[in-house]
Amino acid sequence: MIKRYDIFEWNRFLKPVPSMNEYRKGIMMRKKQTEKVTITDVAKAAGVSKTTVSRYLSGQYHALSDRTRTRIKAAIEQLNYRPNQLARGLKGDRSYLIGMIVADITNPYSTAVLRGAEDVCKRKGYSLMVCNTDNDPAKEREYIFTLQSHRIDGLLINTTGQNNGFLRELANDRTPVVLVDRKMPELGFDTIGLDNEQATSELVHFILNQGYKRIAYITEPLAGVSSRQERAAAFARELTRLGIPADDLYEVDLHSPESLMEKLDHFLTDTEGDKRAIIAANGVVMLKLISALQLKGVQIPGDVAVAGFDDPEWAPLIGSGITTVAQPTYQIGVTAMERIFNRLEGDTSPAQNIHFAGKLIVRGSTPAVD
Amino acid sequence: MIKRYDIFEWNRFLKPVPSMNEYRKGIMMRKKQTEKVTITDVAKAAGVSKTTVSRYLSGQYHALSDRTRTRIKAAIEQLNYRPNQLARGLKGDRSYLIGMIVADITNPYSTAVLRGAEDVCKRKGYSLMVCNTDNDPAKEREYIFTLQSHRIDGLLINTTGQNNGFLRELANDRTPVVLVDRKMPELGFDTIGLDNEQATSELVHFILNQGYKRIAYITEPLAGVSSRQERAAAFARELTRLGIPADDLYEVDLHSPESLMEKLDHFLTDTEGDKRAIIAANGVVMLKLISALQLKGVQIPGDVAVAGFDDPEWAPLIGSGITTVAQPTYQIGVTAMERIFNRLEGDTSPAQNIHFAGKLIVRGSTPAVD
DNA sequence: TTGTATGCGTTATCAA
DNA sequence: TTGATAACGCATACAA
Repeated sequence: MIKRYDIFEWNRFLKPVPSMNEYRKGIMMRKKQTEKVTITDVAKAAGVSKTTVSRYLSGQYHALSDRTRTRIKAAIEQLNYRPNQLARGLKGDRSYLIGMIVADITNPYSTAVLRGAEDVCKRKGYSLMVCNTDNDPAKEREYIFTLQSHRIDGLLINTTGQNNGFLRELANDRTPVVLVDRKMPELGFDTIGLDNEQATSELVHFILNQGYKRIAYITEPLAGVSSRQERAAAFARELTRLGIPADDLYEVDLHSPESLMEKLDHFLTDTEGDKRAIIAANGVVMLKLISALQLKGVQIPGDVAVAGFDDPEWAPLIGSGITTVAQPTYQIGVTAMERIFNRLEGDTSPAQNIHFAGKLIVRGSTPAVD
Repeated sequence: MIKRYDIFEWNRFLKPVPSMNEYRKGIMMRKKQTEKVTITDVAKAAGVSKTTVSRYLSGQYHALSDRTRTRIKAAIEQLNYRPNQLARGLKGDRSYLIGMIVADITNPYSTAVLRGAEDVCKRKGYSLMVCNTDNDPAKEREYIFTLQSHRIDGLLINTTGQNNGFLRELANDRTPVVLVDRKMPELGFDTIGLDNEQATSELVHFILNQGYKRIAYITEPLAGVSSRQERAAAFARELTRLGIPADDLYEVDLHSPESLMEKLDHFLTDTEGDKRAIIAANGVVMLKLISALQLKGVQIPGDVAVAGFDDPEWAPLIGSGITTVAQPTYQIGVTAMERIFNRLEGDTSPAQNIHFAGKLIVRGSTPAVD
């Protein structure tokens, strides 16, 4: 069942009609433009029919004489012809466009994935439409609409999890959807991300082995985001298994700095004098955490050890380096996009859930203590 | 005159024809898809003509009775209709797509600009096609082609400067082009970026005032990139003006780490015992620089002061913070995109060259020395 | 190996 | 206030 949104004006997603004045100007400008060259012009110049040119364009060389082929090629170059993807798409029901919806484009994780995804697209002759939602379900919804309007052939999404109805509708249509980092089992989509279970266990074990007795885990709100939940759960499980209470799991809202400060104060006073460590659930949290600790004058690792997920480029530079679990972000982007093309090429196998192993990178922020 | 590329196969930029096998599968899959709903379906459901629905879609409410309007709205929602932008674009010669070509999407500068650009696009009902060139002119060229094929309505580009012919052709057609960070006066395009002159002077002055006697400037290769050239020139000019030889301007290739190490060794031994500072020409160079200094065991600011451009999120966290000149990156993205829409709406004034002032942010890496 | 004719979904023109 | 129809540029079925 698709949720309805009453306040919904459909043309919010369409270009508004320009004022009459602008409109006229627009027309005038457009008249001035160099005559658009179409397949007909090429056909004329090459002395063949449109059909023949079309065959050339789609690489059906086996059906073309060498002479025709060279003449068409020459005509195309001479006229500076560019096939109109709008027309091709309309006719063939393919836009050669892939949508990518990310929660936060300024997060290095997202750009690294984007880079991998883009490389695959390029190889396949597709292009990426990139949308940034700021984790806002309303924005996400609007972007899904827009992308649908553009008839994207596939969608890579780092979803807020609040628009499952719309995503399902997309998929019903024809469009492969791949979830990045965040699972939604009920949607039955392919999913790509870190093996949070393994990565977290490994990190927690390492820290315990280094001799730390109290570990805090700081994460953004868990609600609705599977990767956060998986990491937090693995953290709690590992501690519990070893008989250590997993009390120090803190959810913080990064938009209100006090939130972090509060939790931090609590943990630091509570563990005064203990061998203690803090794990940040991702690169952004880690940045805020280190910033907060510096503000307080807390020494890393003297007063508290620190480790985190993602391996931002600056991790080696802070103090004697921050211990992290790195994700193969580029590879995640590549694999996600490959899933899309597999689906596009007819793969109808059940949804895959692809996990990549994280890699523990030990640096100075988590020295052994006795 | 447009340069020709002989090895040029046009369908490199088109989706290759799938094998016959894949093709059949594709067809079969497509048949399975939920019947696409078109404007005709909506018209039928609402009991009006396509024309009337089209009027509704483009917001020409003044030409619609209230009754018709509500019926159409209901039909659209009920059928889950999405206007086909491919068809709209083909008909109206507008794709509602803006291209954005960046040299390096993993550079935080690029994503910040992207974010600004995207916000404006969204407001206007446009979407962004994002392309990453890795500073490779060939890739850039291919992307320009692809974007042209998709009939983008505008282009934001951080150009390699090697494809001026192609860019000019784009502009000849009809498409507003705005250059970000890198100028190409001969192209006559609108240009947005930092006021490199002011920003650099301010930084250099500050460092000299702090008492440093020798200043090195480390930049990526200057050739063809105006922003690098402007900063380097301002650096040299400021020193010269004060009677200090500007010998220590180093161009390094970030792809070969030895390149940086070498220059660094040279400068550090040459200035042994002096009050000295190093300026990094952008955020990426700064990262590599700090990394190299740490590797050498050189203390910041004990052995050498450090400052740089861009203000990456990690700048406050390294040691007692790195002094930088921040750029209003988000604002740059917004302004660039606004230029595009102004042009689209008929502005035919001469090309504008918009400079934003940089903001010096003083931190611990450049303490006063006597 | 090549060409003719039709239609993809939409908007614009013209008429009512 | 509404509708019939043509056209946008291309790919395909079918014919030759």
